[in-house]
Amino acid sequence: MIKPTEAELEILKLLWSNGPLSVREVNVLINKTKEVGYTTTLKLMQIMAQKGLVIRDESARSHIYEAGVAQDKIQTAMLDRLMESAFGGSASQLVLNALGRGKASQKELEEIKALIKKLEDDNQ
Amino acid sequence: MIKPTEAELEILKLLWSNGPLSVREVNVLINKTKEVGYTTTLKLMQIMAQKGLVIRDESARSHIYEAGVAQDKIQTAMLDRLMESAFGGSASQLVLNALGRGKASQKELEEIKALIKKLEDDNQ
DNA sequence: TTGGAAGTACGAATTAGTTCGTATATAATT
DNA sequence: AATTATATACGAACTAATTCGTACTTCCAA
Repeated sequence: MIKPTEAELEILKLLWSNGPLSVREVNVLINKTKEVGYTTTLKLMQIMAQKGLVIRDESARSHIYEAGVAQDKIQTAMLDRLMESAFGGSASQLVLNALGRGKASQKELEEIKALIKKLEDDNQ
Repeated sequence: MIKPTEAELEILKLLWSNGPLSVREVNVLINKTKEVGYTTTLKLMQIMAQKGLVIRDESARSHIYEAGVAQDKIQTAMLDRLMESAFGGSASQLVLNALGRGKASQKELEEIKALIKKLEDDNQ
């Protein structure tokens, strides 16, 4: 699984939540948080297309890009990497750390409990 | 919180699990998995000392380094970063993803359930 | 007391990622 | 038709991280 760089991930997130976009559109969105030149965004997206991180539709003059990788695949890959590099491969260590500081609401805790129950049932 | 680079994290892990070490010792350990020159390791550890990632004891000719940051602090910081950059800041999304592929044993699931229960009780 | 082994210091090459300027093509406007 | 706006392509500068060579120092053994 390919690892997107920070800048690439930024663009993927925009494509995941907004659907296919032109370079111009992506650049405008990015510039809401930080100033980046148009050609910078263009170059990044060209590189991403080459890597297969995005898919490019060249039929119109203004090319349209969509995400070429599923969000949860990338999330899983990045999580795996972190789990390996910082948590010695232990999912529970990671989860305990993630939960261990009140960042999850009751509703979210319920979701997690439900998943655990499901995992346990499947294991029977 | 300072973010260690990949190479720096590698060294920190060795110091966390083996205690204070000389550059030579760290380099030997690293070379069990990949070939790296001695001065490369030295340079990295010098940089880390400057950043405060490790603490250097210069009293002997061969300097001794120990971790300057706690393992769980770094884990938390890296997890936060990933949560922000890839999971839109949602701890539960991250946890669901981490658990959602049988990498946690029943015993680990029990630990997680116990933590959730504790969190819920604290919230009362 | 000298030569080699083992250490630190540090400049600089290399690599990966990011950023942008410039050239060029195409479309739209006057 | 000429000018202006808006695209893409791409080389190259810049930055951060990694890697190593070389110079120099200190210690110890012959």
